[in-house]
Amino acid sequence: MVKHATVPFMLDPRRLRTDLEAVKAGLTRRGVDLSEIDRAVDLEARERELRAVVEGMRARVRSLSKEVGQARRSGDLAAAEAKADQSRALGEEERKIDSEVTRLAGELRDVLLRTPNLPADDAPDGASEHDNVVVRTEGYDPDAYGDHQRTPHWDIGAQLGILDLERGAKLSGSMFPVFRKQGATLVRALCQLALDRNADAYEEIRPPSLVRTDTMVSTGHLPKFVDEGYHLERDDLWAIPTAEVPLTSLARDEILAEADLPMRLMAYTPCFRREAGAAGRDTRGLLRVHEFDKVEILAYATPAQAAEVHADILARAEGSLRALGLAYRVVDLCAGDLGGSAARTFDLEVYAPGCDMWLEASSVSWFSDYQARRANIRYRPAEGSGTAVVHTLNGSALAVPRVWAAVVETHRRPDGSVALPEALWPYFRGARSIPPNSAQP
RNA sequence: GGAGAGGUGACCGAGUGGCCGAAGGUGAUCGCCUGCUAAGCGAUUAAGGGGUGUAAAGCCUCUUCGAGGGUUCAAAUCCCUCCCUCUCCGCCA
Repeated sequence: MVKHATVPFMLDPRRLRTDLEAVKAGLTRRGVDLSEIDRAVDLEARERELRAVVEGMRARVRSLSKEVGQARRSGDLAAAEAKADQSRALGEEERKIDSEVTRLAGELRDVLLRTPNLPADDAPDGASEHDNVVVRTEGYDPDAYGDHQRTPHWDIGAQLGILDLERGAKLSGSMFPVFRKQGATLVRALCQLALDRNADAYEEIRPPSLVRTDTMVSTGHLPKFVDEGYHLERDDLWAIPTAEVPLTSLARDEILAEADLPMRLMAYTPCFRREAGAAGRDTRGLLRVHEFDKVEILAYATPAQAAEVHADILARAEGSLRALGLAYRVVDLCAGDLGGSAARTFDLEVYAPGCDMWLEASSVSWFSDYQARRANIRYRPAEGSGTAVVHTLNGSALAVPRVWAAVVETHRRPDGSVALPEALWPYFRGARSIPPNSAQP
């Protein structure tokens, strides 16, 4: 008898029946091909129809089996044998239809697993990053930067001996930076700052950096981004691309109490990304690296709480950049540029005057119930009965490399030294700047 | 890594082929009773899918006793694989 495991859908398959127009409208805004959805609708209907048939047969098999037992206990072996034969025949037929149901369910799952989340109604329209909307810009005055601030961080890093890209390449290949001296301290200080700033509301977690395949699936990083992930063949483990992965799975298959929501978590972890499609593009210095440190903040919330939590995470991510004296802008991602799991995302782009670029430093996303449905995270509403799927939200409180770059470029002084923003002083053992001429061979 | 023992409902724990979605207990909720408290009595107490129902309730039905697969008319119970926990040994930051 084949069992039907609950499959991790993202879109509620019921919406294919009850809310198809909205599903199609949302996916159209993303620029997704709708033929797959039509197929899913068809698969869902056929599967449900056949499943009813199978379940009816199975009910009959079960009751016949019970009758076999009763007949044997009462000593009527002939009747028992007859019932057993009947049940066996029906069971064989049931198995045939059931394998068809299993096949349909698998196909449906494949389609839905690859279908992205619906964009939020208030996410801007648009097809690509060019249609993203800059909501506001903070602390940016293009005329306020001096010549001394126009040195890119890879040059500063080499001059001061705080960033050693060559040796990083020797150890691990390109895009694996080595930080040295105050450069290394700065990495740690930035993370410590982010953790300290958010400890008032977020529980600190130190999760594993290697996770199982199903953990990657529940956040939507697999199967779509197989090529982006570092995979340890021998143990079948994946190096996390972000702490979002373990933090989202922390409550996997659990039912939370509404009183515990929103549940706010943060974690400082290394992040590993193969950046397979990005070879040669914006990869100088720390613009794009394979391994970096990041403090991620994440929350499980009720649908009603989600908007407020989203705003809180955004405000916190902004707060850290402001505390570091950096210029940044907030970008509202359009429907066509949204990540597959997200319903609404604000990117924080920090201005790096040395390379004169806006660097994506944080992505603050609301996933509605997409991830939670895949990860099977529910809550029990205080009012009423049953369970409901939670909403997940997250954002980088601080991602090191690009912020590191923006800090050293923004705070570079005419003599080549780098002034440390006051917020970092507690983490630098009394130092208030990174001195010039400190390069080592 | 080696040897052994286990994984059952919110928790503890019984259950070696049918009468078991699962005894008993604890906890929780509701009610009764007791002038307070303690005790006592009774009832309820998993999740999910499908169907029926205007809806709620209810009713029918399927799935789930760590996960997956197998044997059987019938599996919590038998077999296989995997995961996890505990004990002992080994190794080790």
